[in-house]
Amino acid sequence: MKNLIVITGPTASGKTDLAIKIAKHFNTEIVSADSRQIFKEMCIGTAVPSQDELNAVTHHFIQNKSIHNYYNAFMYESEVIDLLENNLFKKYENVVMCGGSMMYIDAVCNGIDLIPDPDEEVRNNLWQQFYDNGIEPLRNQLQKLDFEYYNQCDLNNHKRIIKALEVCIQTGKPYSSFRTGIKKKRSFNIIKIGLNMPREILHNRINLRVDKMMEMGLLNEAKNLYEYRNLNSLNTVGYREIFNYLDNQTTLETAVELIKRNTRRYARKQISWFNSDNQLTWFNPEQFEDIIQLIIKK
RNA sequence: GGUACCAUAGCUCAGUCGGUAGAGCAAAGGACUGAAAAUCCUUGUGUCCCUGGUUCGAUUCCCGGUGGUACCA
Repeated sequence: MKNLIVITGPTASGKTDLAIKIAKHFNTEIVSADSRQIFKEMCIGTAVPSQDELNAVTHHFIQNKSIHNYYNAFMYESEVIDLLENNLFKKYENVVMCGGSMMYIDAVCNGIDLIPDPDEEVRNNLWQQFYDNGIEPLRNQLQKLDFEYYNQCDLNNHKRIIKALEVCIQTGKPYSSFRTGIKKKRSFNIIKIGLNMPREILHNRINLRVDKMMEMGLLNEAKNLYEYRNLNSLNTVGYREIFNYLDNQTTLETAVELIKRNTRRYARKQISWFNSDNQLTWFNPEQFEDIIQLIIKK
């Protein structure tokens, strides 16, 4: 049985580095699971691996999509499974997956249900209703169109409500009828490795990395993307704070502080997600040998 | 050295006409099946600077101390 070695953990926990070491050890390739490094227009702010790192091991799904095209976790799942089954696992016993995008990893490990891609007009219409009249009318609509989902979803979360309505309106069927919750069986083993460290150390690493991004020219990168700031892919920590600065809403210094804070919060959210995954084994990034042992034993 | 003001949550501060206290930020915890680095929810016990006094009772009033800030010398 082939192995997919998943290296995950909060941002700035040393995943890139460790994944390369492990991929070299097993003489294999890396599949990135990062919903922002996947975009070719973004680089500094998403902390893509350096050119040296990319040369050291073949990486997939790094900077191979455009921010201008719609992309989601289901599309990622399909493409990754295709790549693994029809290519990488034909060549290698082990393949490394590396990234912190919780839902992307989940999509590959467990699969997600098939529902139609969104219709732009339906989606825009619903968002306009939200901006004009708030969340309450949308809730009421959902209650009528999908009572089951209405009863289980977070009624404060407008994004979830809009998503559900979008599917209901587009397909004429309740959103909940698509949500089977069935976990797909994969043709390979999955070994999940989580990287973490004491919170204070992680925070220091995050703060340092943000400073380094600024030195590398994040401000300029964001300036060049400013005209696309309303795209979802640019609703990203590190960019939106700079956009606020460019809009004269904050000073640059404040923007940098906010990037640090929001990155810390993102890390906390990631940890919270990973904590509920009992297939995951936690390590410190220095425990390379222990990690190799765990992989070999499985 | 003198005078004035300040000392309360990690930070900035509010408040208690004397009955042991609360906002913002930071932080922490959580949810999560298609835009997920998104979106949403929850969480405030802290020697109220220290010693003494008045009082049934002091973080609150008074004396002194310590630290800080400002002004005057």
